Amino acid sequence: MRQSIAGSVTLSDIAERAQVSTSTVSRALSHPDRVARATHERILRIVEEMNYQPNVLARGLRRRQSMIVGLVIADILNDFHATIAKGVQDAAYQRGYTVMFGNTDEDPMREERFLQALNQHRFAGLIIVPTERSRELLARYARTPVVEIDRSSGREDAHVILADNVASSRAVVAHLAQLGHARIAAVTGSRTVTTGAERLQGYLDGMREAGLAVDPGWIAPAARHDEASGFEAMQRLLELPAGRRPTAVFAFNNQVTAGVLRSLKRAAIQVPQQMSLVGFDDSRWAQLMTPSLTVVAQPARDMGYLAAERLFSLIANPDLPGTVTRLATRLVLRESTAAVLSAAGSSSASTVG
Amino acid sequence: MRQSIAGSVTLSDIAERAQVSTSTVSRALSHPDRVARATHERILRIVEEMNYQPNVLARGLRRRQSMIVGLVIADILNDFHATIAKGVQDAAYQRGYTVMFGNTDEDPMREERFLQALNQHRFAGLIIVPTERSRELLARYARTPVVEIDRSSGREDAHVILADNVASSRAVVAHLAQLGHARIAAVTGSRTVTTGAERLQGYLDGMREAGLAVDPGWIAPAARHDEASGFEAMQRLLELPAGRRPTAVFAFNNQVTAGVLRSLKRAAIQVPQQMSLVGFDDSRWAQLMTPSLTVVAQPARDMGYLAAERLFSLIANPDLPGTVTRLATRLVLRESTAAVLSAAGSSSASTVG
DNA sequence: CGTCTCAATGCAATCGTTGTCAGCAATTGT
DNA sequence: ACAATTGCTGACAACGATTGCATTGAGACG
Repeated sequence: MRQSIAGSVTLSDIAERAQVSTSTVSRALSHPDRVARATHERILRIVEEMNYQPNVLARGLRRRQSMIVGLVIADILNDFHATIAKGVQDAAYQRGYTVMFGNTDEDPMREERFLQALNQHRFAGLIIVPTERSRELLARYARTPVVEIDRSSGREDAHVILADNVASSRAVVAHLAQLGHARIAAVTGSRTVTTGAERLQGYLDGMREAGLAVDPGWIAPAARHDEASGFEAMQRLLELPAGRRPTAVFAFNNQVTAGVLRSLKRAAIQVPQQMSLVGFDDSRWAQLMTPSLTVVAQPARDMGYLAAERLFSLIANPDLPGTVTRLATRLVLRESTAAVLSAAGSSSASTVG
Repeated sequence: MRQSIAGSVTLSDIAERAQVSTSTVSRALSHPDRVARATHERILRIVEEMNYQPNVLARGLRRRQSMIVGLVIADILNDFHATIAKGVQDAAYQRGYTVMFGNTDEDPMREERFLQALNQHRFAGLIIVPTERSRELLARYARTPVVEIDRSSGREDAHVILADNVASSRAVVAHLAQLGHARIAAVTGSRTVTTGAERLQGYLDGMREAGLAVDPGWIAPAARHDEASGFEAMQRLLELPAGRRPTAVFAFNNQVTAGVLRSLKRAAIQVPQQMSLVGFDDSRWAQLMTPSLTVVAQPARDMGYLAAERLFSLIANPDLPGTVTRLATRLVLRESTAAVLSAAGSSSASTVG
């Protein structure tokens, strides 16, 4: 049997073949219980035979809503974001939704234009890794279901899927402290995003719990979430006088970790012998590096999947009260962390301080 | 001024405010030259004021075509594919098109379902990294513009954007030969995809040009395009008797390179001292590894951008004859390749062979 | 001055689907 | 046997934009 040419078969073609009205065909497909069993089966058979594919444009127009959900992330080249995207797509796929990705590169203009495009498609809902601008942007789509992921925009009654950042950071510090490190630095991300603030909080909590004092110089903020900022931040740490120089570094996200690595590589500092390193976000390459990286692994795919599931509940029932879900992370121990060198070695230069 | 609620303003709202018919408003927006200048300006002002956003569902329904282009790739987690996606999206963004990504994981079922979803959206065109199944699948959408990228499906009169794989491989072999390597192995991808075949051809050409004999055992096919296959292939190479064991390996894509690395790491073989390594596809982490990787860098973003541009020409003029565009690659020399050890070192164990 | 042309605009049909309403036949209750 | 109910179905009017055709009025020209 010849496959029909793409997209040419319509409801009324089916209706004609089945000797019923288009209404009945439509019902047979969307409300099977409102159609006689025999009719239903006959129609389904013909639909199959003619390879009918509903025109979602017409459907969306009529229903005033499409089966499209938007996903706004900063950078699809970032493993963490890409994995979230996969999780979202897997969930959407099962429910028959289509995902539209928007790569904003942290640029509010692009974010705005993408939201407009989505709006033109009468999208059903949105999953977003919010930036500072997002809150204001989202206000325009107040009636649309939104799930935030990774960070929180601070919108009231929002639905948010987060990693347990505080606990993660505490675990990292505990691990390093146990290895004998006392001078532990943090290369933080932007403090204005909740993720950065929480991770910093966890770091401070962890230090306190380990009974370690925090030198303000050890907190090196990376201006942006990119490799260059990480590089600069680590450079600043390396300029500290020997007695204050950290023996371990905790980098708050994968981009920044890359920058830190480059800085260490350039300064010919051996990891972990001269400097222990812990990163946020796992990835294929973190395992393959030499040394392989000790990292906090976030359940990115699950976060994406959960966010999508939450979004679908929200689409079905828009009045659900806001929720915040926190997922546990896993500290994956690899080769980039090791016991601190003997106190002699590290204190020999501390006469400077 | 209050922003209107998302999506509620329609053509007739504008028409009413401007004291004209909806036809005129529509024309003012899509065919400005068919409307009096004064009317045009007045309408545009009102459109602006009321924040009108066209309903693309209605438009698509009427025009029987949407402003959506599909992009089918195997794995968004693969840097090469993700970069292509970015290029495509950048080009689409400028033209007002929306991109729908399909992650197939090389699964024909997923590919088929994604094409169906696109079809239901009356997509305007498709960019695809074809698999073996694609040719057959695409036959159903004969009237739809398609651009193939990275590989060729073998469809007649197809539009294809490729990297110059043969030349790339030859350059790799020449580089290794110049470093004194004679036993150069190739961890190939699937030979049934054109990319794999071409890279293999380039390897063979390169060896011939360098005056080097090829031991069939040096050609280690990776069953699939994934890390595990690369690992296994490298394991097989390492089992070769010392006299036949390669001193350099050329891995045909980035996934496979990862597997090769893992295998080498497990066998505690030093790169590049004991084994030189060249990979295909550059990425952020290839630069940060220790040693950093010598690779063939494909212009992935440009490939995506070009593919999209080609697609738009094709949408405007579907009868353009097929074209094949080949882009040059760049061999990026880094730390993973080095001169071969002295003949003594490598032949000392060759008594076994 | 009458007719012809042409630019500008309006009218109305249409794209394919959905949902409301009403109608019809068969079944049930009395 | 008749009314009430129930189960299916069809007719029809949207949804919002586009577009071929008809209409209008102003200016050109004989």
